[in-house]
Amino acid sequence: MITVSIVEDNDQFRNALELIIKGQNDFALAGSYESAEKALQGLMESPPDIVISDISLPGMRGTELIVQLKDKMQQTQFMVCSIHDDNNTIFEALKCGASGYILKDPVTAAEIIKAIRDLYHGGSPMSPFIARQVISSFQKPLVKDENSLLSLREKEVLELLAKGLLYKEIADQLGVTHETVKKHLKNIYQKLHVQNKIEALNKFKLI
Amino acid sequence: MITVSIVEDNDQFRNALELIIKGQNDFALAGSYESAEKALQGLMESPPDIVISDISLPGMRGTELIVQLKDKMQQTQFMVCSIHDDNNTIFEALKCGASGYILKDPVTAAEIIKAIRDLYHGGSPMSPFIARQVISSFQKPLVKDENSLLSLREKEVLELLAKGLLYKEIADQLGVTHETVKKHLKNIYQKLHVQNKIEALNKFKLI
DNA sequence: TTCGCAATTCCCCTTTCGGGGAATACACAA
DNA sequence: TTGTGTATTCCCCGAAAGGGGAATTGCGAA
Repeated sequence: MITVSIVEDNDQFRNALELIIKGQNDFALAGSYESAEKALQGLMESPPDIVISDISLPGMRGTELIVQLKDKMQQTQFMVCSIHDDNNTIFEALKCGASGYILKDPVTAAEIIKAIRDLYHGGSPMSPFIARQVISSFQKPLVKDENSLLSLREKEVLELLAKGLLYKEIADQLGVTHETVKKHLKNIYQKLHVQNKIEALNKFKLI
Repeated sequence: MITVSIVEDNDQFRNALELIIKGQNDFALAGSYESAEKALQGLMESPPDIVISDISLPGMRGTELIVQLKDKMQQTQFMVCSIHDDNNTIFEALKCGASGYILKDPVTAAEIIKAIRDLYHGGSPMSPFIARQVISSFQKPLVKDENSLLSLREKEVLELLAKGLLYKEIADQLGVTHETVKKHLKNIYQKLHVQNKIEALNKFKLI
């Protein structure tokens, strides 16, 4: 039996979710709340296996709810169901501890049911578009801009810099003097329009 | 019509994949190779929509193949099909440009077919376990170690440091003097056993 | 071949960092 | 109450980093 709770302010969608849960023999509706505040107390009393939560709620956001409950309810898994498909919202949810993220817009009852089962069995259900955004975040976006902008040697220097090495340590590894490393960094900063190591690494998506 | 090519050294598995592709009316087998080297030339001549590639191949690895072809074949999408479920292999594949990652071990023909369709329509098919690993990588693993180790104020300082700000800029944002910021950093370095900003940020997995 | 560029080394200088210690205030716990 | 820990400010000092310029070598392109 998989126990599921719902946090969703839209009455229609919440009711629809309830019906979907109730429609499965091996699912049990543990609770249903229209705000994070109400969910906060209800969920703690009887932690379900799965919490399906909206993000944009009146008052406390769904992500904040997850953050507050995550460490107190180790066995409960959180899945976001939202209309937002922008990267900020997606990664905010994931960083806050969501183990799944499905988009409301094109979602069917069957997908909800499969997502719950996936989650319960250690998967991380995501809408196809969400999955692509997540995967894309690993690809380095330096296809031709900074990639061809920096020379091979300069990229080597950046890689070592990302490890936290000092100039002279980088110099030793490359077999040059620390002055050379410094010069490379000077050029890198000019090319990337930055002033220090951390900005450069941020720009180049290393670290 | 979705054109698919296969790179797989295991004869049985490659043959099985071929049969799966050929079994769908809207799929077309564009090519089938038992090594990355052979695929390299074949794929360039007629880029398919989808390439399903193993990672561990005799000679060149599948990830290296993807890296070499990725920017030359913008319209082609790469999906990894591997037995490896360790994080190193997973994230190596994603960083190299794979848009999907499914595990061989428990995989069915239906899942392969769905994965190809998902990929073609802008999704990123992943085996449930892979999806969970990917999602987990966003969760901060600092549950109690560094998390309770550093005070709230120290974490604030680190967050701002991660943006590449100078001590005095951090000080302005926090409404304190740069000496205070410096002191916080000194304590942070002691606690994390590091010597400089980049090492601290690496340790704390910010940026 | 000549030019440009990448890579290299060196000089100058100022600012920023990192590490040592010391002190105050304040909250929270033993 | 007395300590303990956090947050805050200040001192000194040396190392590291950043920015300016100048120079040499070598390699590949015009």
